[in-house]
Amino acid sequence: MIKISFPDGAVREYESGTTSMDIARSISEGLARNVLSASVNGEVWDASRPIQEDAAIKFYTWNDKEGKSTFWHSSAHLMAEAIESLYPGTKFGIGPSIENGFYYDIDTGDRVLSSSDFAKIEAKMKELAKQKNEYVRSDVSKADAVAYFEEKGDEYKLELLEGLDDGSITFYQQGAFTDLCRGPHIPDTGKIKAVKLLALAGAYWRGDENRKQLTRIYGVTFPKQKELTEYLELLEEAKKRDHRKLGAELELFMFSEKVGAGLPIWLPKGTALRTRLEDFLKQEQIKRGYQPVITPHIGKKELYETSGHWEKYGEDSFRPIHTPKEGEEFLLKPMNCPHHCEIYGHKPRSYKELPVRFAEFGTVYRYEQSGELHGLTRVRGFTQDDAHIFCTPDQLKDEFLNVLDLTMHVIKKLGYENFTAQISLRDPENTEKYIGSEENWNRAEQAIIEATQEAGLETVTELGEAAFYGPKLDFMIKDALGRRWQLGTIQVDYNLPERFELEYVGSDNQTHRPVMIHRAPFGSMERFIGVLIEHCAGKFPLWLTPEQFAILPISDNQIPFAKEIEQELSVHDIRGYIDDRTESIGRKIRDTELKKIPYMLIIGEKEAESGKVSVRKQGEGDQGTMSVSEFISYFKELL
RNA sequence: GCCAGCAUAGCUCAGUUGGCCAGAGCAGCUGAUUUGUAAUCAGCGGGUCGGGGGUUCGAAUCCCUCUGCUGGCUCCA
Repeated sequence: MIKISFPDGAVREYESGTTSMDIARSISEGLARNVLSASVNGEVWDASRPIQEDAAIKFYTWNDKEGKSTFWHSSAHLMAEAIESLYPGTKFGIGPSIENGFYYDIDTGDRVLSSSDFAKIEAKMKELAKQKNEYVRSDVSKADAVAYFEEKGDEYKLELLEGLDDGSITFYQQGAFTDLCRGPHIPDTGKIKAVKLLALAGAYWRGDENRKQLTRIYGVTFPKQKELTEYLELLEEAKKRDHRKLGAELELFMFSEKVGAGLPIWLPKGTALRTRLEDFLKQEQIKRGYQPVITPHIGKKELYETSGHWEKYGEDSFRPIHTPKEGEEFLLKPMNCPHHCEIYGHKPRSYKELPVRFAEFGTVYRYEQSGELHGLTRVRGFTQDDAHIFCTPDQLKDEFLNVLDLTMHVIKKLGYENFTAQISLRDPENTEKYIGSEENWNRAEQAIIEATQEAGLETVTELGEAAFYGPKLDFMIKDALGRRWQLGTIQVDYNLPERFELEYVGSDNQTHRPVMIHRAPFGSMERFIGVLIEHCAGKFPLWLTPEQFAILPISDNQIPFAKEIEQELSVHDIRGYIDDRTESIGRKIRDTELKKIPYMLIIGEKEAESGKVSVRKQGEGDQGTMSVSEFISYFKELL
C-alpha cells in the first residue's frame, strides 16, 4: 500500500500501482470524468500513469492552467494523427501547447498546405476524437526510438533524440499515431469535442533562420462546442479593439504607400492626443529636474561607430546618407543617446552638477524587416520619450529609483494594471554580443536587481534580453490579442560613458567616469498610443481624449445658445465642438456615440429657455439636465 | 527577409466554372425636412478592379513580377 496525500491535507492509502484516475474515481465519478492530468509529487503526470510510491497528488481539470495545457498538448497529437492520415509521409517537428491552444510544426515535403485544407483536417480530427483512443505511454530505449524514426524517415525527431539520454525517452501512442513525447496527456481523445484550426505560418526549425522553414499550424480545442463558440466571439471582440482599425475610424493616424511602410502619419486628432500625452510627461519631468534638449535627426557615421551602434546594427540598417560634394556619411538617428553623450561632453563637468538629466522627445529611424511591421507597435520611424541621466556611481541607485517612480506614475496615470516588469540581462552563453567589461556588466545588473528589490517591484528575469550596452528593466503590456509589447524601459549603462570618454571632476580633484541611465517611460509614443487605444478600446481617459464633448442642438434655432455654451466651456479648458448639421437628434447622437465622444450636451427649446443642458454620457445614455456651470463642475470632478 | 493568405468606390463588402457599358449599403454632394436621446426622405457624382507584364478572340477572374496589408517565424539599439 502507498500513502496518497491531497491538497487539503488528507492522506489515504491505495494499492501500489494505482493511477490518479483510479484515485479520482474513488472520490467521485464526476471528478474522474473531469480529470485531465494530475500533479504527482510536483510533476505533471498522465492520470493513467501508475503511482508506485507515497505521493502528494493534485488533480488537474479544464479549470486549471495545467489541465488546459495537457488538453491542448494532446490536441496537437490528435492534429498530427489527422495530418499523418490525410498526408502520409509528413514529418513532424515539435507540437507544444501554448497560451491559447497549440501548434505543430510539420514538414509536408513538396505539398503546400494552406488554410483551405483546415476544414478537412478539422473533420478528420473530430472523426478520430470520436474513437476515444487512449493516449498510451511507453518507455523506449534510445536505440529503439532511433530505429523507429529512422524507419519512418523523420529527421526532425531523430535530431530531437540526439539531445535525449537513454532511459529517459518515452513514446505516446493514440490510434495510429506514435510520437516522441515527454507527456503528459489526457486519458483519451474523446474529451476533445470542439476543434478549430486558426492559422498557418512558416516557422524555422529550432528557431534558426538558417535552417529549414517548417509549416506551423495553430489550433485550439475545447471540451465543449459552446466554449469554442465563446472563444471565437472573444477573438471577434478583440479585433474591434485593434488599434489599426480604431486609429483609422477615429482619424488618429494613417499610413501611406507613397510615404512608405512603417512610417506613421499623425492626423490632427491623433496629434492632439499625442501632444497632450507628451505635455503631461514634459511637465512631470521638469518637476523632477530634467532639462529638455533638442538634437538633429541625423548624425555622422563616426558618432555611431563611437557608440558601437554602427558595428552592432549598421549592416542591417537604413543605408548612410552621403553629402554630394564632401562625401561625408550620415546616418538617420537610430538612438538619441550618442547625441546626448556629446551634450554631456561638450564642457568639463563637476561632481557638483551631477546628476544631469537630458530629456528629448527624439524621433528615431530604424530599419525593420518588412514582415515585422505592425500598425503603430512596430514601425520604422518613431518618437521616444527619451532621457539620459549622467550621475556618479553613488547616485545611481537613487536615480534609478526616481526613474522607477516616474515610470510607475505614468503607468498608473494611464490605468494599466496588468503589466509585467522584466529584468533583461545578458545571455551568459553568448557574451560576445555585448560591449564592455565583465565588471561593468556585473555592476549594472546588480544595480537593477537591487533597486527593484528595494522598491518592492515584482519582476521576472529574462536572460539574453539586455541591450548590447547594458541591462534593462522593461515594462511589458499586452495588446487586445494578447501579444506582449515592451513599452517603458530603464537601462543602466557603464559602457557608453567609457566609449565617449565622459568624465567629471570629483571632490578629490580627480577625473571620474559617470554612469548613465537611459530611460523612456512611454517607450515610443507610437507604440504606447497603439497599445493605449486597445487598452481603452478607443475610449480615452477624459483628460487625454481629443474631443471631450459635442453639443447637439435639436434644431438650428438652438445654435446661438450652443455657441454660448461652447464659449463658456472653452474658457474652462473643456474642448469639443457643435454638431450644427441639420439632422435629426437621433442621427447626431448615433454619430457622436460612434466617435466615442465622452459627453453629449443636447439642447432643445426647453434647455435654451431655461439655460440648461441635457447631458448624455457616451455608452451610458441620458444623465439628466443641469445648468452649464453645474456641468462644468461635474466635468472637472472627473478629470 | 522567410512561409501562407489577402488587395474591387473614402469605408464595409457582392461579383457563380474567364464573356453584355463592374454592383450594393454606408460615407460624400444637391434639394426637401427643423427634428427630444443610437440611422428623415429623394436625387446625383464617384472605381484605369493595388502597379507593371503575360496567356487568351476576350481577364476583376488564369500565370509572372513589384508594392502594400494580415497571421506567424527570425529580428527588435
